[in-house]
Formats: sequence, structure tokens, C-alpha cells
Amino acid sequence: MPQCGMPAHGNDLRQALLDGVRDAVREHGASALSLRDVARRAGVSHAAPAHYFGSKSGLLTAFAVQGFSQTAATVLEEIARTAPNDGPSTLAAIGRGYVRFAIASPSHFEVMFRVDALDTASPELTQVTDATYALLGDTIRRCGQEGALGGRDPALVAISAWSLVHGLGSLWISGWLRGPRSVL
Amino acid sequence: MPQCGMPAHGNDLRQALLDGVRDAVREHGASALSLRDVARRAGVSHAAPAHYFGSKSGLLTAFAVQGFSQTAATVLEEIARTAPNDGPSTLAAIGRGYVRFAIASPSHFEVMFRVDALDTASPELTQVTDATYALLGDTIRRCGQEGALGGRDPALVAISAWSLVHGLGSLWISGWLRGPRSVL
DNA sequence: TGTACATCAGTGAACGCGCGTTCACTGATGTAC
DNA sequence: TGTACATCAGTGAACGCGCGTTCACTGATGTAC
Repeated sequence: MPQCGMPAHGNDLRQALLDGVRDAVREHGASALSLRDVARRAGVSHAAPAHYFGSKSGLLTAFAVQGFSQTAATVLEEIARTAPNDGPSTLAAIGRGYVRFAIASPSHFEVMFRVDALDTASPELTQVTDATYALLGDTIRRCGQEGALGGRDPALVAISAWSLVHGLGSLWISGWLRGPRSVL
Repeated sequence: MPQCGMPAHGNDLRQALLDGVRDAVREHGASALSLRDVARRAGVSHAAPAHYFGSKSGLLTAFAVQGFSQTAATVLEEIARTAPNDGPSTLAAIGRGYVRFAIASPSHFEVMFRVDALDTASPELTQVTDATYALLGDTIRRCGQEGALGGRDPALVAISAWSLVHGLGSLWISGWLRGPRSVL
């Protein structure tokens, strides 16, 4: 936390800028995001973000990386509080964690899948997405070993499971499942 | 179709502008879409879109309306070629149609769910989304009447079914299920 | 303790750009008589 | 057939704006001696 009344510095400012992205996306949507707005929210000059993140896509990529690792953390948390510890229970826990994160952090979730706005070549991004999704693959493989897939293709199970929770998170965020225009 | 070499007129131009949106979104993503680029693609002055659609959000809303009615058309087509005609088969056909449309028309699919860029108050939009999603509700109600829900809450079945196909379409479009960065 | 120097986080002014919208207009088309 | 008029789709110039990026700089902090 920055000292009271003082601008943030160092890692504080880095985090303050990422928080600015989160708030700006929540308020105006990811399409309308601007570096200058983010800098304004963090209370620094509009050139500061470039100093830390190089460019707008660098900032968004760092924000997406944060989102993926928070997703992993939420998922692991959900697994940890789950019993029994078998494959299908773990898979269900992953799903709950994924949706919980999407609903709790819609700005992150939205930017994470705005592929056209990210530096997809970023090693940090590659690493964190690989780590996050390895969890899913491992768990489904475990389900297979435990005979819980009933002969289904593990890859299809993975795609189905992921689609279900990803769609649920997306629809919730875009508002079709709640509010006055809810269709259900 | 406009005559060869001549600029489009009337409904032709309207359609040419919508086609311009489709191509621009496909090439640069929905975030980067500009009225001027769309007009350039349609071969008209940059003030022409305003003449037909009033504003940028008017253009995007018209594009989303087109997307929703094409979704409905694809779904109906898929239902028509399906036998038998019972609730569950129809539900599966709706899912296939939905995903088929998303993959065939990624630009439309993307804009349809960019809620923050649309005139959500538009009566045309309200009407076409209501009509599209009524199909889902009706079919699930039919499944219930046929005893095919096994006592499940119809609303939850609807959300699950929609989440599954929506997530599949979204993930496919954003590229996580295909290409060199495919995680599966 | 004091002096000189290096570092570097963050500044602020400047740049050129493409944007969405507005508006008076043009010129082709259709209608009335 | 010819003339006068109305319509309106689309033009093009102009507007003010906020944007992302660049860059020489400042000034606080830390280190060497």
C-alpha cells in the first residue's frame, strides 16, 4: 500500500496500475480501456505505465497473467477444501473454482480471453496458462485411471468440462443469466 | 449485389456495411473496429454508415441483430434435418446449430455478446434475442413433459445446456482449442 | 561525517494520428402537371 | 414530351478529442570513498 496521500512506488505502483486496469474494465469494458485512464486511476502520469509494462498490450498481458495465476489459486483452494479426493470430485472442484473466479473477477476473466489484445508470445503468459490448464489434463487423466470416464475420450471430456464452466462464466458476466434482460 | 465497379446503394449498401463489419472484426478483432474502416471496406465515404445506422453502436447493434437471427436460422435448419423429433433430440440439434453458427460466423458471435458495445435498449435486439432463446426454453419444457429431465430443474438444465455450447463456441473462437497454442 | 557520483522511477510536454460526429451540399431519381 | 419541383442517399470537409508513444528531464535514493 502506498503511504497516505503519497503516490505509489515500485511494486506498489505496479500493483496499483493492475488494479486500475481491473477497475477501468469493470466500469467501461475492456474495449474502451486506455492507458491514460489506468494511469489516472493509479494517480500517476500517463507515461508511467509504459515505464513498467512497455506498452498497452504489455500491461494487458501482465493483467492476464495475474488473472491466470489467480484462477489457478482459486481452483487449488477449491480442491483443498474438497473431500473425497478422487478424480471426479477434483474435477468438480476445478469447475467450481473456475466459475467462482470468473464471477468474482470478471475484468480478469474478460481480458484473459481477449486474445487479440495480448502479447500471445509472452513467456510468462505461456507458462502460466500451461500450468493452469495442466491441472485439468492431470485430473481427467486421473479420472481415466480410476475408471470414471466410462470409456470416453479424455480429450473430449476435457473440452466438454471446460466448455461448460467457461460458458457459464461468460454468460454470467455478459449478463444474460441475470438482471432484467435475463432470458431464463 | 452492386453493379460491377459501382458503389452499392440502398439495401445493398446496408448489407455491404454489415459485411464490412464482419470482415473488419475477423481481421482486427471487435475491439479495434472503426466506422471509417467499415466504410472503406464498403467503398463509401466514412459518413455513410451514420446515414444508415445513426452511430457506431447502432451499426454494431444491427450487426448483432443479424447475428441472432442467423443463429436462429442455423438452429432451425439443424432441427429440421433431425429425427426423431422428440425433446432431447431437438435439444441436441439446437446445440449443434448454435456451435455451428459460432464457428462459421465468429465475428457475429463475438459482437453478439459484447454487451457493452450494443444499444441494449434496441427493440429489434430485444425481439430477436427473445425469439432465439424462446426456442431453448420451449424445447426444455418439452423434454420435461416427455419425462426426459429425470426431475431436474428445467432452468438449470437450460443454463447448463446453453453454457456448454456457448463455452465451446467461445473457446473455439478464441483459439484455445486449436492451433499451436492448443492446450488439449 | 561529508562529498561526489550513479541509478532509475516517474514526469510532463510534445508528436502525429485516426477516430466519431456534424452539416451544408450535390446530384441522381421519381413525381406532378 | 417537357418542365418544375421534391426527395433523399451519399459526399467531403471540418471539428475537437483522446489516444499511445517518445524523450529529455528531474529529483530522490543509495553507494563508494
